[in-house]
Amino acid sequence: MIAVSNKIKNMEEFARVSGISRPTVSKYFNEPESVRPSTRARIEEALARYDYRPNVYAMNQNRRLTKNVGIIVPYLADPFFAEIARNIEDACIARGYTPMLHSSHGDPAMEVEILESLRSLKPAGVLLAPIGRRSDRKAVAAFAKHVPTMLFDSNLEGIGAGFVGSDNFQSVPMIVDYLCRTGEAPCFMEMPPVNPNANKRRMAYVGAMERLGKEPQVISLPGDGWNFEEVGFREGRRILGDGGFPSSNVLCSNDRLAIGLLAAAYEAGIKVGHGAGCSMRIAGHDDHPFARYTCPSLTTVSQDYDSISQRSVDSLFALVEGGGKATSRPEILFEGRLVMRDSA
Amino acid sequence: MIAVSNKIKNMEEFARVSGISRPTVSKYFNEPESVRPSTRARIEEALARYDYRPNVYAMNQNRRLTKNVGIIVPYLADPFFAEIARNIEDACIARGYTPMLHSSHGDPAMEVEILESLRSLKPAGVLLAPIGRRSDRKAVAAFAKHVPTMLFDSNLEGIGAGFVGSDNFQSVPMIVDYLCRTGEAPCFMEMPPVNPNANKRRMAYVGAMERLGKEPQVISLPGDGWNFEEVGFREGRRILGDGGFPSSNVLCSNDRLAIGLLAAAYEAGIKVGHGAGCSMRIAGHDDHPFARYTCPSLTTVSQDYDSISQRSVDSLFALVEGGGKATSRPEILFEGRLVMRDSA
DNA sequence: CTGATAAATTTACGCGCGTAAAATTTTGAT
DNA sequence: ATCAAAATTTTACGCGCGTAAATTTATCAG
Repeated sequence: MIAVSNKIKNMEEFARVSGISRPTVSKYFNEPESVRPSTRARIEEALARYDYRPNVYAMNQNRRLTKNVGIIVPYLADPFFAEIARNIEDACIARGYTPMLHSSHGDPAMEVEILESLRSLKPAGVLLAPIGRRSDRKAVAAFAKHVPTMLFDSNLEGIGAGFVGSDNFQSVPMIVDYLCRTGEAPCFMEMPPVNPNANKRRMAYVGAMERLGKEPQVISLPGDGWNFEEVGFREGRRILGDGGFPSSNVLCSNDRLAIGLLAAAYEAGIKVGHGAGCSMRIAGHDDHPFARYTCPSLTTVSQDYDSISQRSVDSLFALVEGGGKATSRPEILFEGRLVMRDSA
Repeated sequence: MIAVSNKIKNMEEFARVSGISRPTVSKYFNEPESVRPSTRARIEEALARYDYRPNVYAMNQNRRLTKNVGIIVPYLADPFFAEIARNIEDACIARGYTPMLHSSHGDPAMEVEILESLRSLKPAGVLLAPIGRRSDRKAVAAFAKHVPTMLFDSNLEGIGAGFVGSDNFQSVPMIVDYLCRTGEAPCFMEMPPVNPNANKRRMAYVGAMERLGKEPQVISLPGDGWNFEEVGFREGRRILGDGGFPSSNVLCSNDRLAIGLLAAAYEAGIKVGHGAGCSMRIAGHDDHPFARYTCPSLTTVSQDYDSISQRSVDSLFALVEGGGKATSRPEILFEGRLVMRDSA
């Protein structure tokens, strides 16, 4: 970019120096493909010589819809969501939209606040991973009625234009099968039921066990926060010191819980794994970014990050560019993949 | 909020229903304290009856500076940054500003892109944790000349209005002292030098060892990415299988590296800790959110998250509300605190 | 009650761009 | 070269609000 002393202050001026009329320039910025190639070339040449960017605020003031996309995750300090958010951001940028990332920090009130502040930004659409059970359903539903909203990770039945997530009824039975096949039938340590995935995974576990003719054994942990490691550690320690788990094989409803439990087992001097001398096996769910660096490395089910984020974005833009009116409400589920490591 | 059929569409209309003139209402929204209490009460009463929010875009168009604050971290999938970002967000909101969170994803080009897009948002200020060594210093410096910018976590000398971070020359000697006092003099496993902290910590280690009359032993790891766990694991495994570390006591330049090394040690069947039967000690730096759930739990130095984020925000707003012109460029360093756990 | 001062109102203009409608030019095929 | 269709230009208006200047009103001490 060649520095030029003449600062361009508005589109009028930029149109002048590029020899194109302002309305056409405006059209270019809203949709570069909508102007003749020769015109586009001239504009882009001028763009290279003078560095001009349209005023974001003036631009969006008279637009019914902006090119902004809201992304909301329940808990950004969880690397799982950080990773998904990154994927989604990239996909939005690739489509010429501006992602705006927000975290609810596990707080339903903040979730609503974010939605309200987002509403006044006139976003083209929103990708929302709801907090879940404690979400203000009415507020979210009201928002989604006005703004095209795709849910991901955690479903709120009937709300939004659709849902993209993992198929817990495929992934959980898969790892239950694996665990049963290779050892004692597992018990299930369940995360606090912050969202529907918690319940679905429990149900999937129970169903899978029954199909195998085994007795399901569910251990429900108290709490309503997102500090799963701590819950897993604290409750794991308590149970281990209190007679132990009903099975030597423990399936945790997510990896963060398993990370906590692994720490508790380690502290108790229990050797975890499927090798010789191991007295306990622990498995998780999600393939958390750190799951391969636990001790021992964590056997788990991977969620298909790429597909989930890609598909959420695709669905949203199909909706947005189709005028915002969806006929059905698709629920798209991706299958998990068994990730066999050392812990089970 | 009582629903009202009459939708308020602009400030004109809202001013009418609240019985206050539009300019005064405008003044209220920009600074509620700047209008008479009785007036404020009437406005807020109307605000409760009719739900109206000023149009963000029209609002910011004619403002030289907005109430937006940019927050940029190098790598959001690192819970350390996610936590700091959360603190900073909260502090901004508490002051009536709108935080806009961005992650460079370890990519210098994206760092610049974010800055450029931020520039057109006319933010009141920016809080930047730079990528570090690979940052485009010129671009960042140019940006910081136009927009009040506070650096945190990682310093770029001379750039921005100031820096807030940890005092590596206090924290590292502190843990070196502890390790020496309680066992063999540690060697130092160094993260890829992605930012100045890497170098400072090495220098601090060397200085501390020399003062204690010990021979410093630095192990530098290759790489320029942010996947520290992987580096720590891969290189740790290599070194352990290749004659081992020069000391049974390994100080890692950050926790994520230590997490990788712990995994490598576990895999190699090496018992880590300061207890009986342990043949190796591993310590980290930062007090990463997961450090207490490693196996064994990680002895480390905590960074003072709260103070760092609070002070960054305070400094930025002192600058912003002081007109944007700073005379000096303070470098504020907070002390670390020794967190003794089981790994060393 | 008076006067000084602070606050609110009235009036008026402009910001930078979206966008509609009509006139004009360019394009690409005949 | 001819002509219809597509793209561009001209012209013109409005969005919702910030903000300045002049005027009016409210406030409070004396």
